[in-house]
Amino acid sequence: MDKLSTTIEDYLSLMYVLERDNEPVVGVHLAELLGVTPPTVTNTLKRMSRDGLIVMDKKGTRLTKTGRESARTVTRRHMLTEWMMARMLPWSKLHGEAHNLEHAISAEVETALFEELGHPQTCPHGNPFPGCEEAVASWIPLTETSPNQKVVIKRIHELAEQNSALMAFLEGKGIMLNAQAIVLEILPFNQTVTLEIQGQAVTLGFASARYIFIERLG
Amino acid sequence: MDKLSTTIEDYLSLMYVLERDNEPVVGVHLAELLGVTPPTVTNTLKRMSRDGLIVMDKKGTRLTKTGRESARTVTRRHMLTEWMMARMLPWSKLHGEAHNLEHAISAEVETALFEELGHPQTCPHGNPFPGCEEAVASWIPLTETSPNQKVVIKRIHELAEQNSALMAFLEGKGIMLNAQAIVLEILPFNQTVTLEIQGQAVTLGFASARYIFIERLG
DNA sequence: GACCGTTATTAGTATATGCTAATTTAAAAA
DNA sequence: TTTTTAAATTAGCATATACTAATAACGGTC
Repeated sequence: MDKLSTTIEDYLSLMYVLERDNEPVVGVHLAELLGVTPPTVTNTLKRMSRDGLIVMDKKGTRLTKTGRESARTVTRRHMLTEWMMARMLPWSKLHGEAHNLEHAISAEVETALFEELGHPQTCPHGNPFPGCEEAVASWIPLTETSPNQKVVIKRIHELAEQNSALMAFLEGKGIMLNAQAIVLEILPFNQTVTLEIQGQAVTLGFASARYIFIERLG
Repeated sequence: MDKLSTTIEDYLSLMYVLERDNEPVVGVHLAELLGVTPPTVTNTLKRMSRDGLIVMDKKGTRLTKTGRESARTVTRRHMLTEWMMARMLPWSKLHGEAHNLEHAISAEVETALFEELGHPQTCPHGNPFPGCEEAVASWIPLTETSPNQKVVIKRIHELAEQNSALMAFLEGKGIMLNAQAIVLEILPFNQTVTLEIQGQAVTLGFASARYIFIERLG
């Protein structure tokens, strides 16, 4: 099979994350996340269907075996590229840069990186490499903790990673992997969670907090 | 100005090398080197002309100031990417991989790499970074040496780099940067140069030898 | 069952990139 | 100068990707 285009690879890796999390694949949703219009999505999904990467029927839109295989490859390359850049760029910028580079990583470079990096199980944001989902299974979203809970930040979900303004904000506040924090209050009616981190109070909307996973401490 | 496509960047960096070496820009020649047909080249050059990257007139086809600026950037990113990969890949494969990755390197990564690598003046094949041409000016092509001359390999020209079969051959024979060799014979009528390198005789055609630059020893 | 809001799809258009076949232009040789 | 060869271009076509505007389908609610 021919090399997939960056467009197709973007669709694949997004659908891979959605499926992994048991989220339905909704066209409008894809359109938003990919920054294109819905008709473009229809169009592209048709081509992907034609090419055997996905199936579209009454049960919804899903990756085929082939499609999932390609999606896992792109995802791996994305994560390896993030690690490759981790030495030289600020954490909040890794995703964006890797997003451009991932499509140009060959099988050979992928293998070399995987070795050089010592077989990582997660990306620099704590998201699991395909096949390593158990490694992150015990971490829970910030929205599901309780006040006074001491926590350690373990993971920023892929869907939040894409939001570079949010990532820069989190980095600025010290909300990065393995940082410790205390949950001060959770206000469901207000859709906010407030943390104390680095001696400072930070309030996050549920929309963001849902994508921040933690481990309980003590 | 919008981000240039990888296609355009490929044309630019090739034209940059040709101009640097005072080679005329000939469409058919571009077509061969880029692996496309001549009509495609005509077509693409027209768009580049429209977009102010090149000028085409009786005096030939040349880069504009803008075009040259972009070309230098692509070239720098290519070379930095080669160095980035140099730790993990065989020397003869650096060019090919970097050729894919170079288009996805941002200004920020470019700067970070340049710092991290300690401001290199040449790529891993000895070709000069844009602006560092003097650093390689004294090296001469293998075709212009004489028998019994002791030499040090200093540079494999960009146009040879693209030939991956040749690069693998050179690497296999030990014809790599800073390797020492002795010129055994030069047969212009036969268009060959024979070297002794690593105790072994290797015969190169002029077509290849022209692109291998050396420094005289002793 | 009719209506509303969301989602999906069609229709029509545009651009970049590439191809083949045919033609034109220009350069070199006779 | 005419002929021959090489290089460039035109014409016509195809595909992937994207857009806007308009329409259809679907999922619930009243």
